[in-house]
Amino acid sequence: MAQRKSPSRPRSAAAPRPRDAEQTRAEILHAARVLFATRGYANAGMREIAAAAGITPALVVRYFGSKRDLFVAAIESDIALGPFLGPDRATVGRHIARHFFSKPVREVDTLSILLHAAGQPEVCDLATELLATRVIQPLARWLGPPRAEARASLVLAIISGTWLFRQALPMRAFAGGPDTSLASCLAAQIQHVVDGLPEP
Amino acid sequence: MAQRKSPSRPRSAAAPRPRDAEQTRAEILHAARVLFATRGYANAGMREIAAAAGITPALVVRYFGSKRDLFVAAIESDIALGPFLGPDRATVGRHIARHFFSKPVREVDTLSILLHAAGQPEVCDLATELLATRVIQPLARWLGPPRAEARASLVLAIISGTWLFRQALPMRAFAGGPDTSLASCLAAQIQHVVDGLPEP
DNA sequence: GCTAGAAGTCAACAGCCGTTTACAAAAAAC
DNA sequence: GTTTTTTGTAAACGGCTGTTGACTTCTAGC
Repeated sequence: MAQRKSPSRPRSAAAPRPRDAEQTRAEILHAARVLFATRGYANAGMREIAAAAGITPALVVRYFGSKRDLFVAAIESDIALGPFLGPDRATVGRHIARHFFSKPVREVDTLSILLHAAGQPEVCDLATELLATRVIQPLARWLGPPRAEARASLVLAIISGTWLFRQALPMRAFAGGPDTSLASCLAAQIQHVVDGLPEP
Repeated sequence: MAQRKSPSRPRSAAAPRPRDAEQTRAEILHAARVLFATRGYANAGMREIAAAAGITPALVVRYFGSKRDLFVAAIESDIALGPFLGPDRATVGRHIARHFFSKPVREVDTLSILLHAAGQPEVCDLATELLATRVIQPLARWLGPPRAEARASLVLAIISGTWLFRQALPMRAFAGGPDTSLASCLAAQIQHVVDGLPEP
């Protein structure tokens, strides 16, 4: 019953983590992305991230320097809006809406990490810059005139508002799947912006 | 030069706050609303709120019990969407958009307080409940069929997404006034939902 | 086998947080 | 004029945070 502690090698139960720096670094990064995306920057503690990666908080700072630098590393992967920016403009609204409402509520993606940085003074400037250059600009280029940037901003606002009530401030009305009335309304709404709004 | 400290009444400089419980309570509440709306629940500290009200953190606790109770008191005032829910459905989109982009970026209103509670585990359930009962439900009733609740939710999502990039994650594209291209796009967008979306 | 260095743990630091307790002063009641 | 109640301050508490330095333990090179 009592755990035997042999003097030479105490690897009786719970094998003592093979020492692989590269994999450990990857596990820290994965844990950080999960927690930053689900709990937000402020509410994801270093101890919690370290525990999720199966190591010690001190090791997290040895690998990444500081919590802010860890956040920078966590958002450095690309935001995948490539699949939506294809040639089929007529159905892109439906595709985005389906993608959005198909995935589980607590999905881990870079967009969630960025939006969850709202109001955190240490990192929200990083998030805004990344959203502007990696989301708004390509989207505006794909949408084209008239008023490309305004329409791209509005698409992002619609998606982010939906994200807000689905992930961060979870409301029952937004919790459903891709076949709900809300999802189809979102699809029509995005499509309307993509098609070009009527002139005022 | 040295401050005289007369034994009977030391009110030489900086008159020692007249003791008015009602006004002090109101000042605490005002400071709390300002800071909850601008910095969010987590980033607005009790010491900061107390300093803004010109008193001591201990007094805040004596008046409101705890930080969470102070938050509850801060969101208890009504959310003013009455002005928009009049009979003129044809221009409501423009009115909401104008109202939204006319006010300064760091406006103090209950909607900002509620949205800034996103991701704060202690208070986000309060915010979601209030948004559901005080915003979505009346809005859905005003919009009417078809798909009233979905359309109301979408209006809130659009407005909140815009708020997100104007207040909490401030992006340059959303910082302008009511005459920008983005504002007119937002107006058209909201109007489109109010008018009723095309069936899928 | 021995040793240098990498990989990881441990305990502590300083700083902030919300909250509490003990106490001072002003106003009100008697 | 004295006592009691209200209004406010001062200082500390325990707990949490990101971060640090000293210390082990494993592994690779000779």
